[in-house]
Amino acid sequence: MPFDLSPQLRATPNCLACPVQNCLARAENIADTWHDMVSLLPPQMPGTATLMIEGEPLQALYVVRAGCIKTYTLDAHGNEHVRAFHFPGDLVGLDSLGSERATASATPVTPSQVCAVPAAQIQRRLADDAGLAGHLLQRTRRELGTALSLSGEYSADQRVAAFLIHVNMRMGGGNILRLPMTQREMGSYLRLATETVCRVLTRFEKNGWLISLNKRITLLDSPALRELAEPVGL
Amino acid sequence: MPFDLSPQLRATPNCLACPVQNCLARAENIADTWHDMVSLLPPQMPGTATLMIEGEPLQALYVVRAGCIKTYTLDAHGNEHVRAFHFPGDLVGLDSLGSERATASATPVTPSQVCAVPAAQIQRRLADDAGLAGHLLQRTRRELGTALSLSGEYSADQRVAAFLIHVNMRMGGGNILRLPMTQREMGSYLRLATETVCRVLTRFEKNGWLISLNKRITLLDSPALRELAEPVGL
DNA sequence: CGGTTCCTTGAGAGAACTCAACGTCGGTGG
DNA sequence: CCACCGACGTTGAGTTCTCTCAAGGAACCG
Repeated sequence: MPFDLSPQLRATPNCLACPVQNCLARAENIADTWHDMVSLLPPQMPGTATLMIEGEPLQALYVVRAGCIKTYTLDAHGNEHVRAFHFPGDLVGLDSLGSERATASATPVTPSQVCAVPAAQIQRRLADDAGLAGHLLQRTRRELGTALSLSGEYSADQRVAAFLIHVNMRMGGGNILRLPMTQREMGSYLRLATETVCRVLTRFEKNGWLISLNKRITLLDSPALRELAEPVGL
Repeated sequence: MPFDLSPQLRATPNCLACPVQNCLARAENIADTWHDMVSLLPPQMPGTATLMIEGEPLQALYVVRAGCIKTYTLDAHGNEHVRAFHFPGDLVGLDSLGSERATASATPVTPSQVCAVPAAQIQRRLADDAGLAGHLLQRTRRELGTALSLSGEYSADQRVAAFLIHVNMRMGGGNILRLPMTQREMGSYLRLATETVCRVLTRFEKNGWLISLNKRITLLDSPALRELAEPVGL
């Protein structure tokens, strides 16, 4: 794996070598002055992996540099509900920005790197920097769009197809797709039982549209998936 | 009805007499210089009622001054899917802001008044006005929050309860609630068949939680509804 | 008053869920 | 290196919630 696996390693971001396009930090000249780069492992390594916790004060926003971060909430029964997956270039914590406290928790689903931008600094600059505010507005708008898309009423097949197409696009777009998240997480995000996710994937496989092995999806007929997914948008 | 019913009547906004709190236009000194006030009837009056059309160039944002505006999209079969209801003080068109074209259509569900703020002016000022950008960011964030809340996996009863509580709050909060929208629109928004919405309401009525007559809801036990709605958030 | 559109209620169908059992994978430690 | 373990993935059977289809009644508008 191309990631530095040591937990909670802090380093200068080295933005010049960063693979991320359209990075908030670089675009808004936050680079090298405001933020730290952090490498993260999925939870099971004690404690270190949580970027923010629902209800706790918001420490920072995070630009994903590598890997995949999920945001989620816990319901009254302690069940996890995934709100979003964030890929390189995405900003984690936008929906918490104005509030004192985070409205969701965030944690990596694969080994990841993020750049942490202190929330206090963002808030301070928001007051008199139109560029930064406009930039954040753009991204929030886009998140709103995908949230609205996904909140529509679609079949399990449509949801899964749309998800695969979308993740594939976000991860390079080849014919082989390595899903960073488990089927449980995928189902939580799409509001489907894990069994349903699994059944849909086997159905797709029987249709000859893909091959699903572990978390490796080989796309055989992405046009078919794309057509199925089309109404969802995402 | 307390509204001026003449369609497409344009007038000076007269912001000083406006009942709307936290108005974008007043807060950002757009008042009286940039925008027009428009009175609207629900569609059936030819043409005049549509504020924006999905896919068409975005002319303006609208601050709701009175009444209720819905935004919606049409799927491939021409079915309407309600994305949001906007009440006095709300801003219509936020999710379309950065794009050239509107991502949803908007139309009143009851006789309404809106203040139109030309999109071009907004875009222009966004580039160098931190206050305006921050303001819009705040509102977009909030919309994102409710969209994420509603996109969770909830029962029909939970959805309807949450909706009633929310609308009641937005419309004054008394024990008598006059719903501006039809059950069809409500169902479209909550992703429920109209028959389901109806059945839920009769169920609530049998529980003694409310009385539903036409579009007038009399709340008898809002704590019960609130408890049911609690997981949804909205 | 006619004609819509909306609301209401019933019966049946279907998509997705739950429950349960089993197979598989990957990491850990003997 | 292999055995073990927990989490993940797979598959089946039965259930449930919501939808669809259908029909009648109520409200609203011209």
